[in-house]
Amino acid sequence: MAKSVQSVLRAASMLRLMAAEVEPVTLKDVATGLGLAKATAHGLLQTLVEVGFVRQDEAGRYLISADLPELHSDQLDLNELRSIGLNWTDALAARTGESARLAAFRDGAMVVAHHVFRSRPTRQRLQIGSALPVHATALGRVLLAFDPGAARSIQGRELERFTSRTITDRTRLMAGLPAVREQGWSFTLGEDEPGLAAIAAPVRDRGGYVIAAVEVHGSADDVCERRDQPRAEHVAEVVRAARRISALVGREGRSP
Amino acid sequence: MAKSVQSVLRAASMLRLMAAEVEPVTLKDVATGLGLAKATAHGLLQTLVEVGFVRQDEAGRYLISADLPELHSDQLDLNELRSIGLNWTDALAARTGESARLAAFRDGAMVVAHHVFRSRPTRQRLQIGSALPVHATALGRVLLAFDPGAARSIQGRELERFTSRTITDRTRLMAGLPAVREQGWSFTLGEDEPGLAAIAAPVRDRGGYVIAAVEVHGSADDVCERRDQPRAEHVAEVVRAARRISALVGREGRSP
DNA sequence: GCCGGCGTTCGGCATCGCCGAACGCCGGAC
DNA sequence: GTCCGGCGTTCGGCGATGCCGAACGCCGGC
Repeated sequence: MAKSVQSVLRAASMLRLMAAEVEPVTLKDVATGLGLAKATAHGLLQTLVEVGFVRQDEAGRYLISADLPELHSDQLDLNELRSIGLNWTDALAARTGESARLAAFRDGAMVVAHHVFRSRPTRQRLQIGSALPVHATALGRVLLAFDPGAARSIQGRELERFTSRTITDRTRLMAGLPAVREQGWSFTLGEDEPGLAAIAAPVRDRGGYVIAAVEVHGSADDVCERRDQPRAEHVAEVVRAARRISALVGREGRSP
Repeated sequence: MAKSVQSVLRAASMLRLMAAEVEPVTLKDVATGLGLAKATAHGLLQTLVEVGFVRQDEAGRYLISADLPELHSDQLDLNELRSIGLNWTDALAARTGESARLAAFRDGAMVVAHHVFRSRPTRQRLQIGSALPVHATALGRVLLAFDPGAARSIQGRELERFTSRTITDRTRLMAGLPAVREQGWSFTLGEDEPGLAAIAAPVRDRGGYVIAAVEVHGSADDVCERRDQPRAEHVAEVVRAARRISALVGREGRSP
């Protein structure tokens, strides 16, 4: 296959990110959302402004100039996402011996697209199609770090406490996100269920837009190597599975 | 002003070129329309296919995937074009001592956006808003060379003869267009009016899309230095004016 | 059957995109 | 009122990416 033009992929992903938002987005939202330097995002955004696809409000934030239906219809539905990601999610579960999930942010909630569970006596049930709390899961941390819609979904809302370890203070929750962006994965322990540890990583489109997250989870004894630290080989497997799924996104020819 | 990203400008201009066509366009149309190598146009088009903005039919031609209203509304109307181009068109007339015109292809016809005429006893009248024949003018040659819509407008049509020098054979007309693309200007002599010579050059947007053409015209004695050859300094002035007008396109902030 | 034109691919080169650093502005905190 | 941190913007250096010439394979017309 011929090589794609990276700048155009990125510009399209910026449009997609902005199309997913009702409110104007900041330069920072776009840069962090696509994993780009501010200057890079700025250059691309200014070009999109110049060609009329995007405009900038008087506060310096960006919003899409016109409704581009193609950007909305282009969004993978959960079944497409599941079919793209199920092999690697299954493989991830097999290689780590833990349960695995693939989830995306849709219509104001994080929803499970695929779930592989292992024959372990932890409290498990098939969750495909279910919504999960973004503030109390590793998957949710990833989406909060990269998806401005996810971040907005918890604004002005009381964060529900599931365990004694659930972070319900928004400032404290947000304070951990730069580290997630930096290292490219997130880790939670006992926040949605006592004794449950999880590691998640972002799934991106060709332009860098985070369209989903994939994770493994299991009991703390299995997922952690030292207290409060995830096993390095599990982290590597999650990041690898996320990259593999990302590589498949946008590869199949889109149906007309 | 910050630098723009050339690839994104080009991609947007490709969309704009395709939005102006009802029929699918060929790779060649896009490449010649934007003045790019085939391989370059191919890479950008494949990326646009990948992000879903363009699709390719089974014959290998390209068409826009979805109606993007922004691309249509973005087209400069003739008044905007006139206000952008009038200073340089006036200056062109002054520097060459000839009449000058700025024209664009709109709704199936080439229309004059601005006209500066000199106090010469040739048959002149203000033509702003008038349609001109694309096959018999230097302006028209430019648009035929670069705008697939202009080329399509004369397909299946009898070309009107204005003088004994008017080219009415479409194959012969088209045969001269590669030279126009190569040298970046066109020249006609006595095709729309006896004894009238004209030199025209393309006005492009930042992505390379030809949105208009600018020309000087006058009697053959004044515009030609040798029989059937335009004066080199007039050619240079026209090309320069076209570049200057091009540089202004897309510079002013677009109104929301 | 042949040939020309088109879409596609490849690889080398240098231009352009990328991004770190710095700047200026602005709003919030004190 | 002042100070400071965060944001959008700009600049310039570097190397990665985009660009394009050349070549290829396919297909349709003669």
